[in-house]
Order: sequence, then C-alpha cells, then structure tokens
Amino acid sequence: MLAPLRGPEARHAITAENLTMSNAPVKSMDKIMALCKRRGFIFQASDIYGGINGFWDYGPLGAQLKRNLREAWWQDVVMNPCGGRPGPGGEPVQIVPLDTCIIQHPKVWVASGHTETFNDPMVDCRETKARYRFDHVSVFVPAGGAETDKPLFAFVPGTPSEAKQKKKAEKAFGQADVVPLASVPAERWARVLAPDAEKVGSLTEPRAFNLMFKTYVGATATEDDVANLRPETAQGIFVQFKNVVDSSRVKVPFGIAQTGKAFRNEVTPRNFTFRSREFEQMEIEFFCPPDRAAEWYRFWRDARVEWWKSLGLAGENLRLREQSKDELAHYAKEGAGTSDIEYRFPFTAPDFGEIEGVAHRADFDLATHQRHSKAKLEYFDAERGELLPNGQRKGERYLPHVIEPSAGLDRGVLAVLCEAFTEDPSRPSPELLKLNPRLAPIKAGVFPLVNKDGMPEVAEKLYRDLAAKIARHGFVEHDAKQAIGKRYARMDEAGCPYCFTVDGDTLKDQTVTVRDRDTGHQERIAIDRVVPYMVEKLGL
RNA sequence: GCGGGAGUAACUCAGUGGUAGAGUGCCACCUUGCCAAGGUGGACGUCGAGGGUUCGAAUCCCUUCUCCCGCUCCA
Repeated sequence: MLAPLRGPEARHAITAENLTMSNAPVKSMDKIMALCKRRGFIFQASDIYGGINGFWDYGPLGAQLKRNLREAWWQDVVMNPCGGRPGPGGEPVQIVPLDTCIIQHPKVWVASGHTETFNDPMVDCRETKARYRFDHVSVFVPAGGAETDKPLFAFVPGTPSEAKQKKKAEKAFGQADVVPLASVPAERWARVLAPDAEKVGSLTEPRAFNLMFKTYVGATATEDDVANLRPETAQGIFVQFKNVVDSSRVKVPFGIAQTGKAFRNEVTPRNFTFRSREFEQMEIEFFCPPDRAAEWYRFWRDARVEWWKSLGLAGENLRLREQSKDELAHYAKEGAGTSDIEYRFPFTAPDFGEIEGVAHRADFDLATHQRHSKAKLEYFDAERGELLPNGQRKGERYLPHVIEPSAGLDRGVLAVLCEAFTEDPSRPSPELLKLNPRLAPIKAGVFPLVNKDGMPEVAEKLYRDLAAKIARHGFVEHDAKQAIGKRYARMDEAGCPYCFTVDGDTLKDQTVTVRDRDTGHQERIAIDRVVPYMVEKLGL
C-alpha cells in the first residue's frame, strides 16, 4: 500500500506545491503515485503480501509505456543510431546489440571492482545518527604516534568537521597527525570522538553492506558455488568485447548496446521507483581510439541529452551536469570526465536526480579484464600506424577507450511520467498525462458519440481499421460506455493523445472529430484520413 | 541499518473500547447529441500482517511488513 502523506508532512507537501522553483511548480508526487496505481502504471511488487521493499511491478499501461521507452531507445541507438547523424569525425555511428547473462563468472565482479567496492564497510555514530564509509573517515592523533589519554578526533576530509576537529586536536595535544580510522586499534576505539559528536566512543564497529545479491549456481549450494546477480549490465559487454569484434566485422570506433535487468541490494530504496533493488538499464559501451575519446565523450554526452529532450523532457527540469573530480567513480578517475543527465523529480526538487550517466571509462574495464582473465583484449587497428610503401598502414594494437552512456529505464519512465503529469483546474477532470505520442501506451481512443443511429457500428469498424495498423505500437481503445466527457477524461488520465468520435455528421459526410488531449480542441477529418493521421502523428 | 511519522474500500478520507462509514471511482441497465451530465440498481474492507489484554479491539500493548521524511548509499 502506498501511504499518503499525513500530518506535518502533508502540510509541508502542500507548502512545497505552492512554491515555484524557477517557472515550474513542483508537482505532487503523491498524486502522481496515486494515478500510477489507479490507472495501472505501477504497482508495488507482491502487494497482497504487504509489498517488498525496493521492488515494483508495472501494470498494463506501465508495461507498455516502459516497453515503448525501451523500444525508442533501441530504435534510436541500435537500429538507427542518433537518427543517422554522423560522429565527431564525420563517420557513421556504428552500434551492434548484445544480450548477456544476469549471472556471470564470479571473477567478472572481482575484476570490475564490484566485489570490493560493493562491500564498503560503514560505521554509524550512535550519538549523531550519522553514517560514514569506514574508509572515508580519518583521525587526528598526537604527532609521531605519541601515547595520549585524550580523545582521538575523527573527521571526514573535505568537510567542515575537518577544521573543527583539527582545532580541538591541537588544543588537546599540540601537533597532530592524520591517520585513517582503519588504523586505529580496537582497544582505542572507545576514545574516538566522532565528527559532530559530544562524547567519545559513539562509533559502531564497521559493518559491511554487500550491495550485490548472492545466489548459488548448482544444486549443492556451498560457498564455492556462490554467484552474484549483476549490479550493472556493462560488464557483460566488456567480457564479450573480443567475441563481438571477432564475429561481426565491426571496426573501432563502434559501440555495443544492451538493455537488461540489474540488481543492487540498496541500503535504502527510496522515492518510488527511483532507487529500486531490481532495475533495468539501457547501456552503450562505445569503443574508440584513446586519442579520440574526448571528442566521442562530448558527442555522446550531447546526443543523449538531445534524445531525452526529443521524448518530452525538454523543459527546465532536464539538465546536464559535469561531475566534479571527487565525485568520479573508481573506473572514471583517469578519463575525460563524467556527465550526469539529470531530471528534477518532484521528490528531489529543487535538486535533480540522475537518469543517465555518460562516463569516459578510459581502458579501465578492458585492461582489468585482460589482466584478470589473461585473455588478449587488444584491438588491431589496420587503419592506423605508419604508411607503408605498398600504400597500406602498418596497423596499431591498443586497448580502446570506452565512452559509456548508461541510462536507467525505470528512472526514465518515472521522469517521463512526472513530466507528463499535469493539473489543469479549468478542466472538469483536472489530472492528465501529457505523454509524448511515441511513448503513450494508449495511442488512440475511438468512440461513438451516443449509442444509436448507427454510430456504434461505424465506430467499431474505425476501431478495427486503426488497431490493425497501429496496435503493435500501443493500445487502441474503443469505448461506448457512459457520457462522452467521461470517456475523454479517462483517456486524458491515461495519457492517450488522440480521441476519434463518430457523431451524427459522420453518417452524412464521412467525417469524424479528432480531439487533442493537451488542448481539448477538436477538428473534423475524413474518416478514411484517420489511419494516415495517426501514422503521421506517431512518426511511423 | 539508525531516528521520526503513517497504514481503514480502487482513490481521498471520517471513525479514541460496543453492529465498518462517506464522497469519488468501478460494474449493469435506462438516458444521451462533445468534455468525469442525470436516474435506478450492484460489487468491493477478516480496518497492513501476526500475537496479546479485554465480556468485547480499527481503537490499548508487543512483534513484524510496507510507505513517507532525515542520515547513508546510488544507475
């Protein structure tokens, strides 16, 4: 069950709604979540058993919406990359698809660093309730390792706690050295003064939070059989890089794309589907010569922003943000940079939340897999190297650099829903979803104005003709029940962009009305123009 | 995981120890002449789950699950 905000939180939420950030009012996440459930976009997983934290199911409309977004990505990335736009050097953008396993050899995750970095031990402060990564905390101790019965002053480098604790440490024992918290022996643990704490000894023992789901391969289920569910789809691409190169005649620069589920045992799943434990990624690993990585990085960064814009995330709620140096992931430290494509969700506003990251991973991944697997992953580039007398190039062997545009499909769906959600108090049914027609799960509605004078029969035929042509892209709905206004309202709430209504005039002049969801305006078109009209509007 | 708040119909909520409620929505029929129109009828809750106290629990107590907020983490 989704619990709505109540009490002080509810009042706070109403206040937040009335605030305007820049131009756009903050939308109510409660209303969006209620609509998602009411209309069958998103349900809590295992709902009848009380739900399971961090897991979400897509209902009939949500499943189709998600499929449409994944399909749009597949079309615009794999089948017709960047709409045919050339790459930074004028070459065509070349992408091939791949579909790799959720369960990989355990060494894949050792090589990628996930076994280690997804095991971050954490310490909690019992007093301030703060939590720190064990390896991020440092301590001021007396210089030269001198003994002391004074407190040891813990801090997180680069935060205000550093200067504060340094002052206290110098007062307590003059010259101070900085050592990692991990080097403090257990018997002196009780004397550590946590950042912002009043009393010593408030830090808990470091505890590991393994973010990878464990399972067992084979029936015996011993420790030797432990395997993990993949925490990202990327590694499957890297470990198959050589097979793809050897089998598909691709030449660097080229990309490998795949969509698929990934799993992270998040400490705190939060914010509707934004941080789920099971989620779907849409990833490109684009391989290029090292000296061209920077230009390809910029190319993909800009191309991916344009893509999200083309799907309706066009306003101030979308932004591109270059990560600062100390934010960079372990695999991106040496690269040209990492950019986050971020959306201002109602629950993050006025901040933004990431929907896609574009990272220059350099050769981190291929190099580490080459080292761990002993397989040669270097690429032989026959078009580089010195020019030989016979007119050929000598060729060059190198590990390509990787540009990784990695998008969250579920986050994309959520952003699209949040952006589409609109409240128009001037309408009798104020809530509607202004979904891009390409993404809308219901493409069109077909109605008889009233159920008599032959209108139902004409509407049914129009419905069949339209469905035959466009139903593979989404639903076409036929509805003859209840008042026409109610049917329009239902379609508005489901995000259906166009409604065709058969009325009295249809029988005389073979025209129907088409109603635009976003404006409510209607125009008349010939009934045999309905299919071409939809084909054009959907860009088919 | 820690701290705070909350779970009653599909949705929004009322109900502070004595027979489980309202509005909206949904379904059926009638009506209909373009924006949740009207009429009639109908279905839907072991009050998140489990245990306890009590003659009697939605209501009090304990446990647990889930959601929301903060910390933390993160695609």
